[in-house]
Amino acid sequence: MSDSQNHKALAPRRHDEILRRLAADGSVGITELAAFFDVSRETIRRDMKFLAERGQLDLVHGGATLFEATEPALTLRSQENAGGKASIGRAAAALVEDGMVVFLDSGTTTLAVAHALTGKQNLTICTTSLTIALHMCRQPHVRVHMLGGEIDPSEEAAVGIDALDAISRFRIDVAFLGAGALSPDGEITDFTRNGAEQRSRMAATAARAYFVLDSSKFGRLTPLRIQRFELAAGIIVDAPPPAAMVEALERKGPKVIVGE
Amino acid sequence: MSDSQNHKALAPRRHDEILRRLAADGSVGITELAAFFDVSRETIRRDMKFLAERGQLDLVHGGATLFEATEPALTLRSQENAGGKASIGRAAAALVEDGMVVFLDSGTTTLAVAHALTGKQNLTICTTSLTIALHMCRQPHVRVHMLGGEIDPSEEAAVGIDALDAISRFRIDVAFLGAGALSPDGEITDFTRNGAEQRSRMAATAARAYFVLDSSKFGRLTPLRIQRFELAAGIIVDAPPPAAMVEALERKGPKVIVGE
DNA sequence: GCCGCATGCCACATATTGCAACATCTGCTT
DNA sequence: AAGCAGATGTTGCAATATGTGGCATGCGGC
Repeated sequence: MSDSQNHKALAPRRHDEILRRLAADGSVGITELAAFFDVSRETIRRDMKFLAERGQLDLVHGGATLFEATEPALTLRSQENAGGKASIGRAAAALVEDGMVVFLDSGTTTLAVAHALTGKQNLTICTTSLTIALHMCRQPHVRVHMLGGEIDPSEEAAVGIDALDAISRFRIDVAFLGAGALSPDGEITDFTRNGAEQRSRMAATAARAYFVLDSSKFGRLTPLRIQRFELAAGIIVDAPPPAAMVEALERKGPKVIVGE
Repeated sequence: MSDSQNHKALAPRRHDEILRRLAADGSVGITELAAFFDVSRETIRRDMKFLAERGQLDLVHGGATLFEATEPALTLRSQENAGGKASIGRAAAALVEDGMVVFLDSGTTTLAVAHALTGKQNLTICTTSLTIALHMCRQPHVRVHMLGGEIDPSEEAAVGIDALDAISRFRIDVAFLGAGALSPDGEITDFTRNGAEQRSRMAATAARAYFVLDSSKFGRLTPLRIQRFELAAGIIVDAPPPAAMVEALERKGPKVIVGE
């Protein structure tokens, strides 16, 4: 406020401060900012409109919030594209026979696989996901092994060195793994170092490994390549990916299985 | 958590906070939220109605609960003697300071302890219980380690050799352990071999260990004595056990703490 | 002087909120 | 089982806050 009458570029100053407050608090109010800058509310509204058009914030009644502020909670994510996930689940379940040892990765798509496994007899389930463990241990004729470790709150699953360590003790018949994306050149990639490492090991360890990917993940780019993903038996999807991706992937090894 | 005071929160901010609390606690109360945001209860009701129409929560009398696409986890309110367990939880939480490493055994009474720990800062929670891990990993400022192993469906918790093995890797400040019974002659006993062994190790390993026992377990007889239970710092109960039991127990070492 | 632009002011439309009155529900006592 | 007290849900309405568009003003640059 000491810099009052510098008439040059007042608007950018306000824009900066608005974005700064937004980053700090998650939301800002119009009246509050108008008082702070000692300008009319219309002016702040025009500032916000300008910033909103550039995608830097979301307008809401009374102010603005961070653009794409919060990742939806896990319970909500599982409801997105529920139909597609269910079809992936059914296709995955068809690959499982009574008595097998099955690894289920964390993620909402693998949770759909878990649901689709209802009715199989005598399975042994191995998982890092708290939600999957809880669900499967309530099923009859299923033995569940929870791989321990530090819990990642955003996944509600075990990650880290303990989980990596535990994986190597098991002999897995079939593994269903999540992933961050199927890249345009037919590689399977992930968001985090730990996740990529864990999935890499499973792909190499399990007798057969499948990545489950819903169609929202086609062509996206995430930072980490999952090493040795080409050892996987296939990927299971809810809709056919672009032909170029299919060709690039299958040339490396994994087959594409389209649910339903 | 730091926000809320100076200005009334924008509607989306309230929505976020409502969903956040819902994910963390499983349910939220209207009056409680109205006080937190300093708005009328009608406003909160309108917020909840909006969220309910979008399928993000379930309205119930007095508040809202998680939208249940799947079966409900075993919740506190569905259990008997909820009041007694809550008082045990409060007494246990009073023994926990910010920053501690806390072990929580499986069981509904220890789940009550977990609920009572809400608000502590910087805890590290170590548990074998899927439900407790899921609940605690939704709390801010809490790190959760899940001890892996085979899942016992009736406990919804890890048991067996892997869990036993994992216990020894941790340095625990305070452990809260369940048990099957407090026998008439002041011994703490259990139902299963695995459970007794696990609790025995924890009692010996943790800097301080407490058994949490609601009054329905006084004077019962279960088959397995928990070895070295007398190394525990105490037992936490919701009502005073018969004087003879208290005397017999305290002569061996553990103190009796009555909640509330 | 004239133009462009940011700003403020006004009038009116819309949205949000709180209040009050009344209907229900819940838990507890009798 | 009945009934009561307190808490909670519902609804209509009024007050206030906010959004929108038009227009005037002032300032700096040409």
